[in-house]
Amino acid sequence: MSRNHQLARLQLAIMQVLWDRGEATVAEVRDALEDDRPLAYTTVATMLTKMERNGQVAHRTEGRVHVYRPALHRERVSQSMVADLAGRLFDGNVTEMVSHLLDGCDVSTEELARLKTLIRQKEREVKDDD
Amino acid sequence: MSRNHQLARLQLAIMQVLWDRGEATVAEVRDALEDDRPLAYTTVATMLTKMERNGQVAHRTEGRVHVYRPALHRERVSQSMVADLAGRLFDGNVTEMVSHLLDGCDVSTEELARLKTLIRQKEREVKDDD
DNA sequence: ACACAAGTCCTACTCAGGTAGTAGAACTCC
DNA sequence: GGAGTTCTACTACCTGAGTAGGACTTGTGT
Repeated sequence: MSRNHQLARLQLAIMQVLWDRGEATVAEVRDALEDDRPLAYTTVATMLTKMERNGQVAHRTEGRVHVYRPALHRERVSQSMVADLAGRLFDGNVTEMVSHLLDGCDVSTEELARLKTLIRQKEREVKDDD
Repeated sequence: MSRNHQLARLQLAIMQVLWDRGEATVAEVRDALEDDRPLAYTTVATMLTKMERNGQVAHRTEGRVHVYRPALHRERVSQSMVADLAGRLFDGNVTEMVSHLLDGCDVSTEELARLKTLIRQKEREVKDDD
């Protein structure tokens, strides 16, 4: 039961690349991270090795190249990281969290509309559970 | 401008105590953290010293005792941590983030109602800005 | 006056993330 | 087949969080 997945900054950035592409070589990951800040090839390679040891990614060997793929579900990681932060920051109070989220970024009218839809949908789900 | 405050786990836990109480001694912080997991007195003291060096807390001396107080605004920290995670996890897409938030925890009907109110309020604010 | 509990200070260590150099294998291309 | 390139493997180092032990200090109660 791998409940609580927390990823550090670089680890998450790397995972995002892998999730987006399905799989990628060291060079590809490095290129994709380029715009953030340039990292040495070996830095990315080392990180991937460590992440494999942690069970966060896996690889297959194609020729002499390692092709890495994510070993965690994006959804699960997102969820547990969000929930974890909500727990630590607002004692799990979702409303508080959303409130800060809306204050922190600028939200468009459309986004608000989408949020309302989301909540209506959630209300229906809750009702079904009863 | 004090923009990006990221706090590690224990640091945040300590800050929460200070925010809740306004100020606290080492012993008080330690006691408040008790239910999490027991920490040595010196552990908390060391952490507070380090945090003071980082500008996260400050202290005054009362007799022989250090009384610590937060040096960061709760709101600002919350906001920047939430925004940071939203950025890293969902590329800043607030709706995505809220969606995961709602999926991750169980949300009560009341909480959903409060969320709707919050969004309506936000809509009004946006309208006023035009 | 003095012991002592409570406090700070100093020090040290572990662990993980992050960063990168170097060596050597293997492929590419002329 | 040798020069240069690309890749992995191994090693090393720094930093910051987290953890705590031990030495020293001091206010307080008897």
